[in-house]
Amino acid sequence: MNLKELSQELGLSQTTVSRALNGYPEVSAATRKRVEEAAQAFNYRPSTRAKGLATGQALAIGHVIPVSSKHEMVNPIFGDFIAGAGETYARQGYEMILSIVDDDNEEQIYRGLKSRRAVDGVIVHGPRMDDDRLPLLHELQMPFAVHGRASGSTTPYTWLDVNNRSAFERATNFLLDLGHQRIALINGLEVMDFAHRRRTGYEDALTGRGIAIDPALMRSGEMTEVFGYQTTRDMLDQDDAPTAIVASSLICALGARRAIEERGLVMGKDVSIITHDDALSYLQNGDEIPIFTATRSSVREAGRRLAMMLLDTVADPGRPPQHVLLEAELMVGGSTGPAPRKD
Amino acid sequence: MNLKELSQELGLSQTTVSRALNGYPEVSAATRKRVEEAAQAFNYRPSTRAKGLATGQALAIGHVIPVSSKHEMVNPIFGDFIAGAGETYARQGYEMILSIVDDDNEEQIYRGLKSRRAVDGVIVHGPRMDDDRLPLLHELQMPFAVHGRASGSTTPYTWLDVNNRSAFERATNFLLDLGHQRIALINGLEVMDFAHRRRTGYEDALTGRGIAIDPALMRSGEMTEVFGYQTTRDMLDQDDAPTAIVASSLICALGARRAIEERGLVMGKDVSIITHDDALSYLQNGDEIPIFTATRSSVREAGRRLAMMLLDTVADPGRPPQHVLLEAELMVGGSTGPAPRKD
DNA sequence: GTCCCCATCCAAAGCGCTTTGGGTATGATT
DNA sequence: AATCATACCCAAAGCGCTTTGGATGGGGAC
Repeated sequence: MNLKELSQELGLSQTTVSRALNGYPEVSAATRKRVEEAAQAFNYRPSTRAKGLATGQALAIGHVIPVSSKHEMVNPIFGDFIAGAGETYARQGYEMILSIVDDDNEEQIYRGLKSRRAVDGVIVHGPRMDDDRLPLLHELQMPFAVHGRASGSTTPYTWLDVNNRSAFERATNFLLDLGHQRIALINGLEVMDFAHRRRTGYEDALTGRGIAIDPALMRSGEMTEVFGYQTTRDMLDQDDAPTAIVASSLICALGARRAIEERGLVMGKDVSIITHDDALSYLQNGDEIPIFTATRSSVREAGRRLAMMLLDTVADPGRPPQHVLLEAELMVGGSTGPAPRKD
Repeated sequence: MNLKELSQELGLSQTTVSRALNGYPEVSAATRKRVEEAAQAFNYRPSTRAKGLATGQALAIGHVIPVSSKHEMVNPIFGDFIAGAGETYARQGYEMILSIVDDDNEEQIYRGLKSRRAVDGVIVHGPRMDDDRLPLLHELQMPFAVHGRASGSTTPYTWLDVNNRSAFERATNFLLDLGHQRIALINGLEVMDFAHRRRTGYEDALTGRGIAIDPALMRSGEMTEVFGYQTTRDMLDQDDAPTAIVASSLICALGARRAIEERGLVMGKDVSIITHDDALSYLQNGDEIPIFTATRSSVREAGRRLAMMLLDTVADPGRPPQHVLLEAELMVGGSTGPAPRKD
């Protein structure tokens, strides 16, 4: 069923039917009702493509997911973020278009999306330090919104981010307050902007208490369980091993716990762990009482909100860039305790 | 830059330019070369929408991701599957359109995709027993391919699945061979088709050795870490507690290990675990030697292949449904060992 | 009765592409 | 020289929608 057929069925012109369906005022209430009921009955929905052609809009938002070609790693938070964003799109009548792309030919993808007019805007995932994508998108005049921030960008842009710096500063201070002095940081890849900010928060806290920063206690890499395990194991092997760990993700923290328990040590007693928790639906941090003490911020909620911010930008390209900085909440769980006494 | 402008730039008709770009024979090699170079230079790409309108194709595949409204749970394998499928689409010039939808109004979404002509076909995720979606898609005449199978479907359809039954039978037999008699099953939700098949495999193995099936050792639920932990803890509390566990996912298995170690027991000695491993990129089962003994099958590879199967169907709707049944490989890791002697 | 103004509705153009159904040389064939 | 393929190219229609720029008719004001 298309517009033409529907209008014939109703004995009206395509114009009138279109206007009735799109809420234009030049249609009597009676006619509108009749049209809407017929559309319902015949299950008529305008073709997105034809509508897009006619209006010049795509009614779609692109998500370009970089998959690091080296590690073949799909960011685990991606599913939840997308779920959040998807809710917003569904409500607003937009489609979500996904492009999976290994990070060396991302530029092609963005240019393609632009020249094919496939989307009205894009969400930038996993911003890196001095991210190339922002100037590119500016150049392409493609509306975009960033999940996170990209330090080093000269022009303003719309973003939503967790206050990673303050979260990690707070986490580190929490451990310091418990008397820990040797605190390790298991962080994401250093090219990632969030990792940089987290490290800054961690360092600020230490420096604030006059504790020297020890590179031997800082590791960064792809945040997998294995990475958390290996780095923890290695650091516990060092002399002057850490008594506490700040981890960048729950998955890493699980790995860290494994290393700790493998040694026969007890988490929260011999070694404390505090982690950032993205509140992923399939990886909840315990039930009632959290397993891990954590700084927490829902990535799904971030998806919902950032998608809406982008749609606002698309609707009114002239509006100034919007920013949202979410503060993570600190949840105290069973993975932290006072620093063990030295004997 | 659009076709018209490009053709003017070249002093050719739109027809010729279009044909040159689409590989039709009625164009001289010289002209084609000239056109292609110009297209490159001006970064011209035909508008997907216009092309779709003209050809009647959408050049897009839909993925409808059900999010159980009760649990707000996004399937963790989804990211990797999508990444695999995305590779295929990129290679074949298709877009991937994602709809996140809570599972009670899925039907609306499919009808919408159809009547809006938004996609050429869909991938069905997470098939359930007697899944409503298959008859619906048949009725809508929408090409589709299923990741998994839906027992109870009367009409044939294209699917790709892991042989869940044989994988779990093998896993259970492996434990039986180690002398375990009390073997628990931590399974996915029973409405899910895969969970049903896994249970069948598990039960077949037990029955094959003349061991009675004990409902007290079988649990099913959303496969989270917490679920794995709680069920394991509860079952270890029972008298005549299990000495081995078959788990449906690595995430569950992590929870199970937590419960085991919390009790001061040792995994692989006091209690053995064998799990199914979807080879998720962010949750690898150890490094060199697997942590968990596991039946393994890459969900990303599944995505790649199933996407291709669907595209084949779209290209030739008349072709008979295709089936691929993958056999999981059994990888022996450190989580299994001989059954502890009874004292 | 005439005029004007709304309220309704419509015909047709246009969005950017593909594809049908030709047209025009050019060179070979008779 | 007339004919015929062949190679190459083009004008225009059509995909399903929105939107511009009227047309029509009925009711109120005068």
